Amino acid sequence: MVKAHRVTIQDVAILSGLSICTVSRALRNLPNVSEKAQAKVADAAAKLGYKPSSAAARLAGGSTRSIAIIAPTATAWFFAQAVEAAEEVFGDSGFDTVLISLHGKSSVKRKIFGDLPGLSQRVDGVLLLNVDLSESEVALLAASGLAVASVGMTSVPWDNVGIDDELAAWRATSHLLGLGHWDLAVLSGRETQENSVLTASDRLKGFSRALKDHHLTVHPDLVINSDSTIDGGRKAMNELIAHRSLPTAVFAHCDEAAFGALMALREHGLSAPKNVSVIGIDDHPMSWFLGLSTLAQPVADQGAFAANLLVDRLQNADAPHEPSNHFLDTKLIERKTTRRQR
Amino acid sequence: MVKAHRVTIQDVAILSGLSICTVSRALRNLPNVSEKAQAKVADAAAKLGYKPSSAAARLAGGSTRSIAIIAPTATAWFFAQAVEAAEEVFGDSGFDTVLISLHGKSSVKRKIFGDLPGLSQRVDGVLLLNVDLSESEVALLAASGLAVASVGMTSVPWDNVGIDDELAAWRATSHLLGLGHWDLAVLSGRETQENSVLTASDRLKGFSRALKDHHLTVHPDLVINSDSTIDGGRKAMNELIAHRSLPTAVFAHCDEAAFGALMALREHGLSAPKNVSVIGIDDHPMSWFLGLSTLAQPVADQGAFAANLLVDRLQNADAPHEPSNHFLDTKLIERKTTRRQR
DNA sequence: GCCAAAATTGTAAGCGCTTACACTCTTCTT
DNA sequence: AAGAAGAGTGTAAGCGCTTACAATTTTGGC
Repeated sequence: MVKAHRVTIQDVAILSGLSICTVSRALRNLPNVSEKAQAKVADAAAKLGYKPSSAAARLAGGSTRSIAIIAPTATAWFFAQAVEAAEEVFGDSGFDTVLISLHGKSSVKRKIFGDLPGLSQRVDGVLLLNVDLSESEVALLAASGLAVASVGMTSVPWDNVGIDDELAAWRATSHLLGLGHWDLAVLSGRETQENSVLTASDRLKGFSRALKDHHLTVHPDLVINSDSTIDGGRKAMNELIAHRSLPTAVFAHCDEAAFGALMALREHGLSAPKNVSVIGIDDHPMSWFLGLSTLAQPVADQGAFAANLLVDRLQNADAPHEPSNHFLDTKLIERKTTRRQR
Repeated sequence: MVKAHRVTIQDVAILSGLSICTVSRALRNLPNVSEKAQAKVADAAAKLGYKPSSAAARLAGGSTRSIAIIAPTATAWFFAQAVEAAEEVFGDSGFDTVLISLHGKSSVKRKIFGDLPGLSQRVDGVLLLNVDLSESEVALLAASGLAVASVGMTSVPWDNVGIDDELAAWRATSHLLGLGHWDLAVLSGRETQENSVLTASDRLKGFSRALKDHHLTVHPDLVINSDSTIDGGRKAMNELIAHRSLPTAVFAHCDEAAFGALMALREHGLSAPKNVSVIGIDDHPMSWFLGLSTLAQPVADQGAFAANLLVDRLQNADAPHEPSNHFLDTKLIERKTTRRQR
């Protein structure tokens, strides 16, 4: 059996009758290559089925053609969606996706930020999903030479896409208010939770603003901290039920917490919207199933959008660039857990 | 500002007073290195904070220190779990995880198998999650030189871990039978679905065998094809309801299909277990919420186990190795959607 | 103690690519 | 029509590592 000789840039050079250097430039669409040469190279490369070696390219100072996605976890619905969408964009653009889950452990984050040069040696760019970064970490990343983009982060010196969390919360709350409810509780995100601090506090802000707009004030007893999980929502709702008379409506900071709330109600022989109206944010696929009213956010779109931004950035690395922040739209989906308060 | 010179193996060699070659061997724990040298190298490397360049290592014929995970999709609950668990194992062993989602598109698979050398240039190994492979694809992969392991596949010439699908289905069905049901329907997995053909057909086999064990026969009208999604289960259940009188119990090939079945029932003013007993397989987190009886399978464990097998294989590449197939245990979880038939 | 065999270490040649720089042609200027 | 400027191409020096193979040191048998 003949040893399968890898097709190298050299083979392409010989077949096309040009030098390795010219081939290299032609392949990367660099300037100063005549159209004739370009065509010959493209031809030869196609004929040989040439694929550049990313390792060699990287070693010589080129790109790795891979991008890291860093997420607090890969299992949560939101992240799984965003990761998949981003991965598709990267794949279509010829980038490999390196998945890095923080697994809720700060140790992983420390390891990454403790060796940013190591990371930048393996990938060209980083897509951050809702990662809570300290100021110094932001600075380190920005200075690392890596292209960066993110989803759901704010005040970062790179491209970001997300939803307007405050607005979303405001809308969800206003929906409740518009239905005639004035005794509202909120299942607010925990700051320590995997979702970024900002998301949680922005949503709480939106809730408060909506109340204020209706000349209502936020009663501290009706602000319950809740993890962004079913069980978190359940505990929070149980707490609410145990400690005082039920409000007429509850705004959960995310659908999964809302599910938990629904469950807690059921365990107490109560239900939505009969006893309490419940609304969440996300439009988790289960929400449809459960008839949960919610503010839908386009999750896959956020991942894909941010991924595209990052790819653009990588492909036009020399072009000047101002970090931009994009808000995608949220949409009220009225289902069966909210109704008019008589 | 001083140009940050990358710490190379050369620096370590100089500091330790040894040759580059010895350092390289010491770093990789190869034989023929004296303990003294080993210690000196370790010392110097630590002192300099040396991190090998994976690109250079790869180029020179070493390993890439990364592993690809190939999954039909990254969003489904099962895959997200398995991916996360495997990623953690890889990360702890110093491997990067390259995520490749097929997005349900055969084009991606074709691209990968059309350029296996390209893949093996970027990763040392591949972890396959429930990927439906043709015989020739299996052969290609096996011959690629890549280390391979998989989850949920059978008859493959590499390590595999999964559950005994037939047994799981048998158990779920037997539970229904044991409750006194004898008029059973099954929401069977589609062969075209993202889950591997084998999983679907094994589960159907388990269902049939359980019936046979009770001297019952499978009525074709009561075998409904269903996608492994909520909506798939819903459609299948609707079909069942539309076409004939309800059986007393339904075995859904996975929890998500069972959710859909529950939903369809509700839409017809019916419910489980009042009108029909329903059981699934998986123990999706929502199952607890919905009180769905199910056969729990350890998803994260499967991913982690297979990942460990793969890492072992990579770390003892020279050791002889027989492909092994591991079945993890499933467990009946009786909740509220199944009850004794009077 | 002496010599071969075994253990350890060093030398040097790449791996496939990028890039600074040198070189050869074309085009314009004036 | 001569020279400058520029476009296109080629030469060669690495990038940081692995790995034959050669050189050296150690070990052990007699």
